[in-house]
Amino acid sequence: MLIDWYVKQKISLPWRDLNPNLYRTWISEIMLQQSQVKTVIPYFNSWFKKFPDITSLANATIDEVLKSWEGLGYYRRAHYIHKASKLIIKKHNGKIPDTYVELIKVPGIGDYTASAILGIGHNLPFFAVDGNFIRVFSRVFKIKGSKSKLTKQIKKNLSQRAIIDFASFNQAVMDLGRTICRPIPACSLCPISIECLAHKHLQTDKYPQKSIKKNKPNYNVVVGIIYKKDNFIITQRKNEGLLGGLWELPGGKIKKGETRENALIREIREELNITIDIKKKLPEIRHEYSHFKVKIYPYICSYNGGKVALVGPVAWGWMNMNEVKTKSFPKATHKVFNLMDNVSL
DNA sequence: AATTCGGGGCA
DNA sequence: TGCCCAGAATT
Repeated sequence: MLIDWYVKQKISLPWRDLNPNLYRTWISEIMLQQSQVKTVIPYFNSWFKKFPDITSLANATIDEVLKSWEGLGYYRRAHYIHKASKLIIKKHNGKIPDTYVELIKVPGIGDYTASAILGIGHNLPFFAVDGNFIRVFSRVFKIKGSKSKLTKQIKKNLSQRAIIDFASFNQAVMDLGRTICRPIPACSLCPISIECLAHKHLQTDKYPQKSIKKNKPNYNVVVGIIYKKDNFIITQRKNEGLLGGLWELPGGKIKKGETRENALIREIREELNITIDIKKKLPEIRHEYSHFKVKIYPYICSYNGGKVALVGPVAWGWMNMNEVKTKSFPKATHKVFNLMDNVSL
């Protein structure tokens, strides 16, 4: 029933039907971590023009890898994928491991991705329990609990089933979760509604149990577009942490009781050890990250004096708007750049 | 077990 | 606007 439904409705996906190989499976699974299919498709397709195989990926610089990842988010994944490619070349002769024990050691590969590579890529008896699995089977089995508990329970319950084609089963559940067993489900279209306990008891809205979410703090940030002639200053973030390795405009949080202008002058002095003159205020930008929000106040400035000495950023440089496409920037910085089209000093 | 990691699709 | 996405690593 589920497999029949899957075969019938199965849609074409780039990692699904075009020369499937383990490199493609691996890249797709990393990109798809917390990113929707529709979002990933263009990134996946252009990825292989730059990095057609693991060797080309391992030989690339992290800046090139980040450029291909720009806009996809969770940039840690790009760092891991790059590290992993080097590890696979060195330790595994360029061949992606085919055991759970080895896969789980690869940077960026956790229980889900290891299971997906084995269960989908190798058609071995592994359940790739992702968000779709959790939603579908927390309803089918009518079970509650933490994500790790649900994962264990789902694997245990499913292990008693006679499944032949794990590759199809795993993808079938994901398709079902994505198209029918959505947060608000379309049970009338569901091929397995007859065996779904939550549906039977009219309680699909209670499963999976919603987690309590914290509200996001709001930060006020100033950034400077600091010109000297036609070029302005950009800085690079350290590889670890938020937006690791990306470039941005220098600036920082406004302190309590501080004016925006003073905050910007202070931040630029602290970060770059230079002095600036503030020339023009640009419209405020709002941006939302996974765990906080920011209001960004951009200012056109001019370089006044001082020799750059970095505290915080790991690199800096002068650039003009035409060179923006040569480096990777967070979405919020691109929003500021978009304001610049009609601005001249 | 909880937190930290982006950005966007979709109702 | 809120929810959630083919989660992993760290705390």
